[in-house]
Amino acid sequence: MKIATWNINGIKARIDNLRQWMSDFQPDILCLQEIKSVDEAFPRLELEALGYHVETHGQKGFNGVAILSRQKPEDVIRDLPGEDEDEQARFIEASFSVPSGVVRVASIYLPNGNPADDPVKYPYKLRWMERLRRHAESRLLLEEPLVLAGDYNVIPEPHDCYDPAAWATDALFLPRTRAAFRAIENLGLTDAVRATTDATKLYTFWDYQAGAWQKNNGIRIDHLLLSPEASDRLLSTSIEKQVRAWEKPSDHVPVVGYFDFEKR
DNA sequence: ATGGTCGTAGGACGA
Repeated sequence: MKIATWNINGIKARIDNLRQWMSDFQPDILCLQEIKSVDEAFPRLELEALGYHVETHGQKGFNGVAILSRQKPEDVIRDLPGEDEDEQARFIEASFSVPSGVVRVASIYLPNGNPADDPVKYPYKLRWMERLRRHAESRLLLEEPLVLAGDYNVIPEPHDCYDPAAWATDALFLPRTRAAFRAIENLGLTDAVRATTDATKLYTFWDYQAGAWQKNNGIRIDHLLLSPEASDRLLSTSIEKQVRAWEKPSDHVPVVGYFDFEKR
């Protein structure tokens, strides 16, 4: 089973790229971020025509997440618990039947947090990360395969970044950001890409500006975090880097985990 | 080389 995450940076501008990649790659479950669309304007019919169920959590203009799946999802949840006043659409979660039981998958768009000295934005990012940590803690009690997939806006380690010095004061790489990410991992979650390769200079995002793609000035900020039950069934991962060279690309590329959820 | 790129929406802002 192929479970993928992709920040598409606007569904309206990316629908052709999205359909092309889905037709080529045939993901079983695809988590999207930054759909930048209200639910009513999301091109549901075009994606259903490819054979996918569509669950969205959109908002006007910014943010917005979705889960596309071959199978019909169950237990769809549309908000990260812990802050009732939060109106930003950054979280959707669903569960799916598999031969060995169930797999639960979340599509996460973690706040960017810049500028890091902003009195609102960076504290919101840290609060959101603590809410995610608590939610993950509660989900881990279920002892089920769990895949927390998305744009974390976190560069975990210096080698996940082309120039660590250039990112030293950025909200994606500050020590407090990295510590909050480790606190989530330290619950017992596995970074799927790191678990399946020793390669360095693996990136999932290249800025549109300053020829970042051409110079390979990238960062690794899109992650699949796995519960032990999901990690046990992980076979390999793929970063679909070729997609960044297509016409009208997103600044992020898909990240994929391959799993075996057949019975033992 | 002191700028530079996108997307949404239809202006200003987020990344």
